[in-house]
Amino acid sequence: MPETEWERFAPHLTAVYLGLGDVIYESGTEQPHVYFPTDSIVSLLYVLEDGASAEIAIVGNEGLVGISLFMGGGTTPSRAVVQSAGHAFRMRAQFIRDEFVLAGRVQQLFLRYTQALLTQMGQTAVCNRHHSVDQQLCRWLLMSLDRLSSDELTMTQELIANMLGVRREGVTEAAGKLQRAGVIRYNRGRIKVLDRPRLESMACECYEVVRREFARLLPWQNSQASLRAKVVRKTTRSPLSDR
Amino acid sequence: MPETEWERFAPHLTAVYLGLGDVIYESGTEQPHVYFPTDSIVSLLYVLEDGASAEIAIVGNEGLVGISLFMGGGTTPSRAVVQSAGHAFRMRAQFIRDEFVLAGRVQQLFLRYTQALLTQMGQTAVCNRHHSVDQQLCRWLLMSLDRLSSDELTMTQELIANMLGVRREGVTEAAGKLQRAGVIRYNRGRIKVLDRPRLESMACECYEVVRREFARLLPWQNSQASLRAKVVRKTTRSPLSDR
DNA sequence: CCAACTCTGTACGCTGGCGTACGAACGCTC
DNA sequence: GAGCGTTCGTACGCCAGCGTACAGAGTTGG
Repeated sequence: MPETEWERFAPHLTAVYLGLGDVIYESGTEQPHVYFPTDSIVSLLYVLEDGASAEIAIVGNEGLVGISLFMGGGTTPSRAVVQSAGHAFRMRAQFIRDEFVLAGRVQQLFLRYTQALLTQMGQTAVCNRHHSVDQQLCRWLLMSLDRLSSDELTMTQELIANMLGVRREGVTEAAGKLQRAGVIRYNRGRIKVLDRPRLESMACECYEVVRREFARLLPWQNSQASLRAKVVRKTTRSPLSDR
Repeated sequence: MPETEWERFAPHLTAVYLGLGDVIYESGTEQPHVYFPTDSIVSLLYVLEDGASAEIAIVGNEGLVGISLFMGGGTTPSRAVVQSAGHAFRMRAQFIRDEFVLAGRVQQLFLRYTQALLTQMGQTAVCNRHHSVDQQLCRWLLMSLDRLSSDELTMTQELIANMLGVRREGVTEAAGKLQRAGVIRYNRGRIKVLDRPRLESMACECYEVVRREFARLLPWQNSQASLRAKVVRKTTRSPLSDR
């Protein structure tokens, strides 16, 4: 993000802590803030009438939660849930809206991210249709890891099943295969990836398609992520505000 | 669309004919035009490496094809194919980009549509995960009909199968059930809906969710559609330009 | 008018994932 | 260190949808 733009934005950011399972947006309700995860992950998931659910997108430090607030819709039919606890910055939606009135580079950034998100959703749809639970678990793990920039994540199989929209037992089996193959180590909600190249080769093409598209649309990601990380280090020492 | 905006736009629109199966955008290639279907339907579909494919969104007279041209990405990993032959207006992408530089009401319209499209994609993902071919066929028929404002459409089961990402035989069976129930009549690529309320009741919730969201985000749709229809009537008499 | 082609219907075995049920292992609390 | 709740592993019957194959019905073209 350009230095000058950043200076205008930074003062309006507030650091908040997002706990596992926290609901950031409920389906159909308008929220006053837009969130920029730093070391947290937020899942956009849709909940069916019968309670079944499926994740339609993942948002980490590459993006933001609350597109509808500046896209003009105000709300979405989906719910945003914290998938991995951590920190985020938030900003009053009104500030973003004002930014949109004066079109500029920030807006361009947001729109590009939106397209990346669009790609992710579309690919999720394709993946749900054509690929096995095994492949989807690999894809999901990789996407989550990318957003944590780590080789470990905390997540019960039950939750993963909710995200993928499959049975918990299905995840157990798929994870068991990966474990026996020495690709991951699973232990009561703690997953450690031992052989990432192998994991990538076992995932379906969907992961790579989305990854490449994000890289293309958001090429500043690396510096951006490290920038956010720097700010985090400064702010998380101070008492964390409410969420 | 506001009268004043429309006057600025109208001169830049060119009427074109879109033939069944025409590829408007190929995955990864940048196109010089944005398309506004009038009585045609365009499917956004993703083609897997093994050739299998699935539709991730439908675009008719409620929207436009070529979001990436103004979102900033330029290209998408998906392909746009004409699902139902008909007419459309097109506009040079550069004109749209210039519009985006001066933020305004037109931009707001586009962004709103984008959010609606986002919803459609997400819902497609959910539907692929949780609902039966029977239900999905109903949803698909309804969405297509809405975009044609007709009770009949021309589409072989083979093509529908491609769109839904299922086997042709699966569509045959599902359509057979609907036919025996007296909901539709199917005859060599010509589908006529006899009992729409029934069809709606047999579809999954996904149809209604997307419909409502489009209605909420694009409330001017009705007048907009009829406006386009009026222009179509004027222009289609004249020799149609190339596509 | 016949041939070739397209579209639709039906059948059959197979498998991935579902629903359900139960037990074992782990970790936290008192 | 005993008990309890959470998490994970496994097993079994079931079914939707897949892959494959083939046949009838309609359409088009020579």
